[in-house]
Amino acid sequence: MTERDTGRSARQRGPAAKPTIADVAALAGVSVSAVSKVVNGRSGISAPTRQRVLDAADKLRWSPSVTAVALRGARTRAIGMVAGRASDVLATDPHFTVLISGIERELAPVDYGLLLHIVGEEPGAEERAYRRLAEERRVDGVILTESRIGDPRFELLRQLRLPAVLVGVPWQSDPVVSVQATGQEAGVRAAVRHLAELGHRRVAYVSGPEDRVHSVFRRRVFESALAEFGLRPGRVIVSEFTAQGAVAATEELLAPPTEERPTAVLFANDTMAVAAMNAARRLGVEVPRDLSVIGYDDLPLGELVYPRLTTIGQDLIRVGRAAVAAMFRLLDPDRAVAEPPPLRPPELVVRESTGPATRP
Amino acid sequence: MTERDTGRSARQRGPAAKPTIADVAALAGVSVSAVSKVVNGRSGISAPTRQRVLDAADKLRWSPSVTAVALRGARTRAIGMVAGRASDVLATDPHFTVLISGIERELAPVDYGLLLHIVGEEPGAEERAYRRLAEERRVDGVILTESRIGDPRFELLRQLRLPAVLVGVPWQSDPVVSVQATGQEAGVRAAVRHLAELGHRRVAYVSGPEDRVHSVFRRRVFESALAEFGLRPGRVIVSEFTAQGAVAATEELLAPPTEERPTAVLFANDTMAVAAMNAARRLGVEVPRDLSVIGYDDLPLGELVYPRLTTIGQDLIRVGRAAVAAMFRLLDPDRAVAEPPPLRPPELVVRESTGPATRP
DNA sequence: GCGGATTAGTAAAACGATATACCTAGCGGG
DNA sequence: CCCGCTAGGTATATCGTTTTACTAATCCGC
Repeated sequence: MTERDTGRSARQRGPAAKPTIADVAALAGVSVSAVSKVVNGRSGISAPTRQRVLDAADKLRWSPSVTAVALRGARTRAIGMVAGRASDVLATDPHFTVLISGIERELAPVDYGLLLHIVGEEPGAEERAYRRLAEERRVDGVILTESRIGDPRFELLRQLRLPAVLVGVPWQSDPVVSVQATGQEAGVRAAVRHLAELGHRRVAYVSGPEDRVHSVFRRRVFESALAEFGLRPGRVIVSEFTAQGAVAATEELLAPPTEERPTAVLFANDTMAVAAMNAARRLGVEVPRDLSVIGYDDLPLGELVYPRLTTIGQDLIRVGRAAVAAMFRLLDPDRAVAEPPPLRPPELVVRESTGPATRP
Repeated sequence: MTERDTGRSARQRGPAAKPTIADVAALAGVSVSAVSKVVNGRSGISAPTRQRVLDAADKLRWSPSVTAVALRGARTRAIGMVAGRASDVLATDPHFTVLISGIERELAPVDYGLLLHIVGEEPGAEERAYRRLAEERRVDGVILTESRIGDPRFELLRQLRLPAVLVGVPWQSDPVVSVQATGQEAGVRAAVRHLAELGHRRVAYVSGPEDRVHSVFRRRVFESALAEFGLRPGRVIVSEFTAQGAVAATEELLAPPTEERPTAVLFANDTMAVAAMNAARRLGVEVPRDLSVIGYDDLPLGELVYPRLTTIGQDLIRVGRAAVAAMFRLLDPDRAVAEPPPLRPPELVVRESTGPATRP
């Protein structure tokens, strides 16, 4: 008796109401479970029936309710991202935004959403956010950035059984799927080489906070590259990822005695480098004549400033896209997702903020 | 028979499973419905019972499953935002990011999430995104930006019964709750006045696309302010909100004959203004000596460039927060949310990119 | 031509909450 | 003494899916 009334036809509800699986089943003249099997690709439905169901779904413009599916414990069609930074830092550094753009670019075509949680830096806030995300099944997985040394998030996420993809350099033992170009060291190494070739002998590095894995990683690369290209060990200043931090670091580096000033400085990101160029100019130090400056990230900002910024470029948009691809593979290992092209290692983009050393 | 087994106690499921309302009910020795009444503040539960339930919920660290509640048709504890821009534009202009930071600042403390959908500019993409959001009850409401002339989104959202808050200037008849400072015209007016006082006589305006309500609004203010301060009508160039657009506009404005060049230009946003300063410099025009430049938004970027940017500041963080406050009032008119302090009108922030006119 | 394995499909029980309808005890009024 | 009302609950249908268990029909080998 397939024509039996399902007891809940569309006309009994508001006209704007979304059609349900029952409506589709009624129209196709099959049971609700048959429809479910069809849309989930389960076996046990003949080709003609399958086609009838598909047609009916199409005609009613029906798609399964994400909420109901989520309640059942299956996919929520959303990916989470928790940023554990004060929100104003986020606003200043476009790094995140670019990454998010890349992520969205991959998410949008398949109708996935990005659930963003910006929590402050208070201890426990981040953990709470992940717990909620997991317990409430709001997302299928999370994308993390900026692995910290001894990062507790991975263990937490494992406990919560929340699939996670890390963007960037993982800590030695982080048990996590991570997305990054091979040859991460290429960028900083090329930068040091570039400076060495320009005749610079005193090169400094302004690093980010040293609890970040990538801060430490890049610093190490910096130090070994100096040695490799025959330069003396350079000064390293650890700073916050802020313009203020960069300004303070610059002032420290440019303080007398003049002959100990570095002639070139690498910064942990573009925002810092740009802020530093300004600070230098205010101190009467001209870039690149008196000081060469190199940033990291190759954000659009670098093209907008004067002099245009020489920087180490990584294709953050592509990194974001790769992260999503990795997430999808993690969520559904069977469905063969097209393997994305490998990420290109970071490379030096030479613009105007570096020039020949004018002092020994 | 309150001790009756609920048939689904915690120990029967995985140890990491979230407790359900049934677990709480069992622990408190009441029915499931009693717990529901307590957490939803309905009447019919005595004070001692209520306390027992609250204690039990606390002990089990239980909170209602958002998914289940959403399926029932109540709150989802998430706000949506659909950005109908190509994702790379989003990445370049931090305007959105700052706004989102403000929104999150208000959302995070009450455990609301922000569901971001960045869709391309193809026609219909945005509409589809809103439909999905509404049909699938993924969000309680949406925050919109950049009202367009004859904007179809508001009618759509009304049909979908999706509460909406608009950030910025609404079109005359847009039936929507909007958040903006009173006295929007103050910014551009102050900028023109500032330039007039510096002796500028030929002032140009580089506007954004004219389908945006705020583009047209600001342009009108610009034109009437010129008249008000005794200046001749100035050239207006309509451009995309991109660095490239700004560069092209600048080249057009600075083209010979030299004596017709404007001595000051206002831009629709900071990114454009900064790009323009660079373009001018490449043409041998020095800012502010030969050309004064004013931006709009007062993004952190303005402090980082040289010369530091004079701009029209609006507190986007606060605007974002106000939008969320308005949304909460819309969702729950009864619960008296503390009325936020009124938004301050945009005001001129004078830095280094404006100076006295050196040509008549 | 018959038993056992497939195939194609259905009915019904979850998932976790909320709301409606119902129940019971106690109390006051006529 | 009985009726009706209220306070304080409880049982159950519902939201829209997926999944498990089940049934009916067909096919295959012997």
